[in-house]
Amino acid sequence: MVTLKQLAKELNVSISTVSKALNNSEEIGEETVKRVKELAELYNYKPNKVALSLKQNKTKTIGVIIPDILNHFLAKVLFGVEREATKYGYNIITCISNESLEQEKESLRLLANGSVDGFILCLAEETQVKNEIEHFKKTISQGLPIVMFDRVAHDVLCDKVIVDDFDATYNATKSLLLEKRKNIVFISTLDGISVGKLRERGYRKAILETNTFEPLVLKIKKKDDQQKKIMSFFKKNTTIDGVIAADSSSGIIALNTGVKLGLKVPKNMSVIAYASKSDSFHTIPKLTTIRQHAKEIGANAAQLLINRLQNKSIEIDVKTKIVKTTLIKSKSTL
Amino acid sequence: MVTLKQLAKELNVSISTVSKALNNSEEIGEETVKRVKELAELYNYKPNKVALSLKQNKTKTIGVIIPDILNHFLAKVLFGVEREATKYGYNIITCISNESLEQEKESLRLLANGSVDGFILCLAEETQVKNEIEHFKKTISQGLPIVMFDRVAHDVLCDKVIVDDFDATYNATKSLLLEKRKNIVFISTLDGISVGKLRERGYRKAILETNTFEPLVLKIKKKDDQQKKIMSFFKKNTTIDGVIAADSSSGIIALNTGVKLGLKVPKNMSVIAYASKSDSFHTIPKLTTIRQHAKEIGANAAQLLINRLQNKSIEIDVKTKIVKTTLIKSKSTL
DNA sequence: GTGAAAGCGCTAACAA
DNA sequence: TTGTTAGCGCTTTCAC
Repeated sequence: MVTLKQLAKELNVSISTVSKALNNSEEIGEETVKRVKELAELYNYKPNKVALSLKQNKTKTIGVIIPDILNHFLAKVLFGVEREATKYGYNIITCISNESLEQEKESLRLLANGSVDGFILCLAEETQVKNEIEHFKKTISQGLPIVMFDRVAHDVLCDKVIVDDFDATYNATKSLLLEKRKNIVFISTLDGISVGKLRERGYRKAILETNTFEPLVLKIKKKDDQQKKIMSFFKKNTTIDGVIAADSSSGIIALNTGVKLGLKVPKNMSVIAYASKSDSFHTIPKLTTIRQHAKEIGANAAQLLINRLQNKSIEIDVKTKIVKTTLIKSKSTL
Repeated sequence: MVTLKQLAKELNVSISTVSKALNNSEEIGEETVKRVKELAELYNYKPNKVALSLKQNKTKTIGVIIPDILNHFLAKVLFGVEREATKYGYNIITCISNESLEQEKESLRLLANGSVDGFILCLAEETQVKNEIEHFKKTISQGLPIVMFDRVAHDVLCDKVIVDDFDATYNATKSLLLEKRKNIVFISTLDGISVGKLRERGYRKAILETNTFEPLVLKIKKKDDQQKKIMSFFKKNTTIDGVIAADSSSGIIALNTGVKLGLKVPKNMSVIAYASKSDSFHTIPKLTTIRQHAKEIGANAAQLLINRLQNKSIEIDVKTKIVKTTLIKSKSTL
């Protein structure tokens, strides 16, 4: 990479003259500016990012820590963050915590050495289970702002972007009840994490309000064979006529299993799942989905962080933004 | 963040003494080392990454440019890269080209300012269609090594990690022929990119060798309704008894559509798709898949790059690593 | 209109 | 054993 020094030497001027010329300073003579710019162009000069970061004490880089990149929702949020950040000239350093508290701490620690100006993150499952938050507080007290999304720690004072999990699941369940469904099951693989609990509660509230049947919950562990679990559950519970799935995989498999067992969907059984558009194509009939607008969540998180980074005025108040889900009716419901 | 300067001041020693003490230099007295380390611990001192990067002229950061983070295969590769890079103390800056040549160029340009030590990338579709490679050559000539994976530009001299697409598809097709399938269709959404073409060729070769029926190819565009396309294709071609899908979505939808139309899978029709394990659960019966070992591809790419970065000896020879796919037989084939 | 010098945080050669 | 100095690439203040 060419440096100012090299340009200066070749042009027989000082480094500061070159710097000023390239930054369109008024001080420098027209002729000089022209000469400098031409040579810079020729050598494809670009200001060294690292030097700038050191000088200005900011990196224009955001650390993003997510529990699992293979989770479609989280990948989509990352996409939203990246796109929004790029707009404002920020880069993204991505770390994957693998749902592990230790890795989450380590990533935070490693990047809190001047590598990034702030963090956007989604809590690891283990972090939520153990309810550890000290590492977040420490990071923030070091002057690195954090924005949490989806799975957040309410006891940490920072900006947050969340989903209306409770309401959305409540409303989805209600909509099945309106279809006169009499035996709706809630299927979930998200037992450990906050959003999973919220979704279950939303479901339970809707069911309990009807006063006609008891909540019925099927929890599936990561290591289980999801297909077998759901199949044997359906065989045991033959009167199931509705499914609320907390994750896309459960929804897709539940629908396919119902069809396999001879149920007509949505005539005999309705299915609603938290899932994305592309997931909804993986069943016939197409899946009715609760969309979380992951890209928007990412974009919002990025905006909140960048705002905080660029606001010189010390804003003390933290914001929590709720990105509302949308129930997209398709062919798996009446 | 605390700096050496602040520690030095508080300890009444010079900056270099502090630096040496923290780096376990033999030069410094035991007592001093102890005092320094204690204070550093107390203040949670961490060497400023940016300053180190500037000093050592390397960032220990890798730029990763991928066309689409929502593509499960690419996300998984990114995961592999991240994990391997982390092992060696490297960070990952992720850029998403959105299959656009312009964005790919821009990302390369933006990071080639000292932000990263090298690149790992997968070509955007547009880049492959237009066959542009100048930006890669320029980057390499600036001293930034590139490792390409999956979709690569053969005319660029750099390390590469690829998949045995041609052979894998040829073999998969062969295996359906061994099942005495008489009318096998190749379904793909990957028309523009190199791997899509390779897969189609592998299929064609296997079919043409049999000399019993003509290759039959269904190409689906991004904007098409994949379900409708496949459904109407199946209705028109009622003798289809085998499917080779170049992508997971096509495979899943083809299988589900076959079942919907009353075909027994695998009795009346076999399906094989390029897909991951989790995809294979989205059909009943479970999908037979060609696994690409995406994580390994990522890990290999990271290794190749880090090797090159750390090898002081100017290695001129470039390597191309082929990560072989595996055909995982499941219930959608005989 | 141009240049010298300081400083961002750090390391390392050299001096004391 | 400890300190001084230079330098990584850049911006910016202050002299000329």
